[in-house]
Amino acid sequence: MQVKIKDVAKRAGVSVTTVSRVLNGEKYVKDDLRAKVNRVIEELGYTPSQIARSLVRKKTNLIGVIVPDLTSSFYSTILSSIERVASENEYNLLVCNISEDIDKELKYLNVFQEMRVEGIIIMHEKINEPIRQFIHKIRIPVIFSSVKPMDQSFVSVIVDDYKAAYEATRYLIELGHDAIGFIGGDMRDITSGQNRYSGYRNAMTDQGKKLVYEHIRFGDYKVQSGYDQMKELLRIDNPPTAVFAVSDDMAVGAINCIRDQGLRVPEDISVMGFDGSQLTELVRPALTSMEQPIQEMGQVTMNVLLQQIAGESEQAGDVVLAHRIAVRESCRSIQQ
Amino acid sequence: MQVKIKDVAKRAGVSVTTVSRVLNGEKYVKDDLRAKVNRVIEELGYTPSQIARSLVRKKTNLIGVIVPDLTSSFYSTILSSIERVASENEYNLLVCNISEDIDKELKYLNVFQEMRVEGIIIMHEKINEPIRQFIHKIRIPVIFSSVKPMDQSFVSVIVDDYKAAYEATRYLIELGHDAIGFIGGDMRDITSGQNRYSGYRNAMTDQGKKLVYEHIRFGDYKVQSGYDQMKELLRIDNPPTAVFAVSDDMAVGAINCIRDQGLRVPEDISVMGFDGSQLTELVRPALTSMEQPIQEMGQVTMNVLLQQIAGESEQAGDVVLAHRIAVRESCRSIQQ
DNA sequence: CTGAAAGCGCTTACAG
DNA sequence: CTGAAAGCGCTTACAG
Repeated sequence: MQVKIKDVAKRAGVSVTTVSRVLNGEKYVKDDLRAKVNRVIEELGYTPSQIARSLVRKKTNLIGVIVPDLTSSFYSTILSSIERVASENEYNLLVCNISEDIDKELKYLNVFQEMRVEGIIIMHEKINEPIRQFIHKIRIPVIFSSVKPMDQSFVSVIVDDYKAAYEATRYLIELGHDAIGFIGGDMRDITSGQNRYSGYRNAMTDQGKKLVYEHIRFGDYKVQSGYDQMKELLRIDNPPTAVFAVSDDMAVGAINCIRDQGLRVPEDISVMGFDGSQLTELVRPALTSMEQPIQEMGQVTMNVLLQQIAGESEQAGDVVLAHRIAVRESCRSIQQ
Repeated sequence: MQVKIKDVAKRAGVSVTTVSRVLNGEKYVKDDLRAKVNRVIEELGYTPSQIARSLVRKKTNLIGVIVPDLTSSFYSTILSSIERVASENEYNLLVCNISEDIDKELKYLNVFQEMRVEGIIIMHEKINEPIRQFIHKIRIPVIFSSVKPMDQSFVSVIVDDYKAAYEATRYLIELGHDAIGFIGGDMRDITSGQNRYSGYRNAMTDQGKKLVYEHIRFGDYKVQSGYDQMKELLRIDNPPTAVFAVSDDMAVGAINCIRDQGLRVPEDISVMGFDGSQLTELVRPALTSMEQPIQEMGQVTMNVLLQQIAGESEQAGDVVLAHRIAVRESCRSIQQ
């Protein structure tokens, strides 16, 4: 049996109330009693139960986090920032990985509720109707990080994806490219699907560039799909001289495909990514990318959530963070 | 206020015992009562408190996991497997990231104990004396994954690092290389430091190869250190024709360095990695690597821990998993 | 400064 | 099949 507060009290010859007081560092405990209690705690190797404490205090210090893919460098970097801020504030993370499995998500949200987590972070925008309703019903603060789900009433910490994609495309145009291929994401995703696609389209047409049907393709953000989609782009008669992929992973896949076909990056084709993940500096040529402030994103997410938990600011709308182009080696200027 | 079991009982006109019974799917509840209780639960949106339940059942369904670096693809892949097995068994993960901060580790172990987790997984071998004692004292099953700490009494799920490094080196020798550089890890680490180094040394001397002082360097497993150490190797008069780095990250760093110096891989220098992380297939040339079964490692770790929790097998020694060489493009055979 | 008692929200013998 | 009561291990008014 675990030793409990009662055992400590008995051995120290005081009441459990007193033991509880020294445990919680309250004053109004005479020094000699405090010393004795501490000695007994040490002797018995007593550790208070957070479970019991949570029950009476109605405070668990738990945050539930739902990650779409733990093995992704993008999400695990955000998670790592979240963890840092959480631990600085004495919060612990209950981490769930839902790999595309939307049923698992609902199950986990239920678990989170049963565990009485104080807040929930979701890095996933594919929410279905039951999940949407669940989030509305639940009285625990929920915040989305790096994604923006369909329901406008949910709060997200994101970059302006439309603007970021617009600027990325314009950057390629300014480099002299006319035919710019696009490897998009899932069009059901607002953030990384629709908004980035619109940004690309509008940048093209605003600068008087032709949108070419064959130059526009969609993947699933992962390396392999970047590779596959690039293969299709290379198959057409006049392939683009530059390609903008809406994730660094897809951009790396595209680069690999181009090189496996005997072409060079950026000499033959320029490639631009999106995200600013660790990969950008690992690959050769190093990847030019429209970067999200990944670390900051995790940090801000956790801070906003903390405020919501404290009941301070009812965070009206989304928090929009700054994006920026990180120029590396994968895009080059074209002579007119 | 959260609705509680008492509210449900009152509204349904039954005792809390009965509500508890339908909640836990016990039989011996008349169908009409069960139906009524379920209806009220639905109406009131009642969710049972895991906290209260844990307190009385003395079972939290919580596993504590300590990860040295969440952003590392190696650890996050293991974590992802652990999560899958855990969730299949109704366990939830409390995840802590200790970035080199050994004090944070002790603090977290304490939190785990207070949270009454049922088991602890550690992916980190740099344990100091207080931590060592803590683990011995605590009456919660602890298991190490992918690492082997100094204390032989702790159980680990690992590969045979000595043998793996031996075979990796022998592979390069069989390819015809005489001068094989080595980029090792931290020599205070048994698994990835000492054992891999011994494997390299013995493979070299067993095959009659000369150990060259200048060919042996040590990094910290990360990309940048692979880059830096490779730079040193290239600085000497007769640089090695092949390099074995004890992590894929360092191998990638080495490749980048070699290429940034205007040399080619594998034409000028062959590079072999260790781990079998996702990176191996992302980079060009794709990285030949001594692979650990990363996914299986997480899975086995969780399964063994689950058995320990169930009190079934007292897992005597370590669990040693099979390694294998995955040949890709970064090593080539040398003409004698 | 200290302690007896109630209560947090459940489950589990025990009795019927 | 059902319910009253005790108890899980703490904290927190309340009284002294």
